[in-house]
Amino acid sequence: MKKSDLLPGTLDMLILKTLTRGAQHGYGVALSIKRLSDDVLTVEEGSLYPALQRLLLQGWVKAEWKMTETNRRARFYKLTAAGKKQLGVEVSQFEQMIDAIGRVLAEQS
Amino acid sequence: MKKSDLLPGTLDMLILKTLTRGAQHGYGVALSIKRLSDDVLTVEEGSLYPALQRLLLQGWVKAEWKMTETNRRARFYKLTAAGKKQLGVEVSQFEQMIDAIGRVLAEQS
DNA sequence: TTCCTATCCATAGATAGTCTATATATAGCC
DNA sequence: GGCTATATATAGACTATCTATGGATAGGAA
Repeated sequence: MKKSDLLPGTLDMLILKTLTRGAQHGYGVALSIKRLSDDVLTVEEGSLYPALQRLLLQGWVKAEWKMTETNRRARFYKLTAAGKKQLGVEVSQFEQMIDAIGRVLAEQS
Repeated sequence: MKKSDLLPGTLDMLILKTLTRGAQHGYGVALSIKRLSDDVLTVEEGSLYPALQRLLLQGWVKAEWKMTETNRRARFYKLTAAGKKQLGVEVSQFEQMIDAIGRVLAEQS
């Protein structure tokens, strides 16, 4: 009965999108998504870090250890050219699906 | 790399919605979703029947064996009052999520 | 008559993507 | 010194999907 904190299958897209505004560390990405969505979408650590590993593995992001403004070590993720392209693909597929679902839901009962 | 035929987490909602137009058998539900979505959404048998079992178990649909117009035995699923209510809940949660994702995607990069 | 296709139900097993829970570490504040 | 927020990461469970089957039958084609 438990509902997911986000719509499955959309996390990679949300992360990639967040990174278009510049490199960020994982924790920052999670905060950004939470804030931009007005607290509707929450990314748990157990979802976030595996997702970042996936993105690294596909070459859609690059990672680099740096210090944050708060003087902590953190791993900053940066969107690659391939990642930018992938984001476009995912967004357009997502929109196509949403439109299709909208058509089904719009039917008169 | 393989993309899902539908957005995970939306199947139950789509089935319930389809049944608001009257009782249907599983195969008919799958065809309806495919047709209404202009072939964008495809429900595989391996997703459909487990989903119908779930819905039965929750009491959101009832099942009854009948004959189709094509003279075959088929199991017709009918939305219950609880199912109708559940559909409302799922649709509103879904729309909330879509809006939230939209806000994230709308951000200037 | 026989074969083929579309219609119909259903399950097993693999896979993917979440979540929960936990572990570790540190900066800065009280 | 302890607490909170910041930060990374993994193990294990769980859910929901897909792939791949298997079986049955009606009706039309060959």
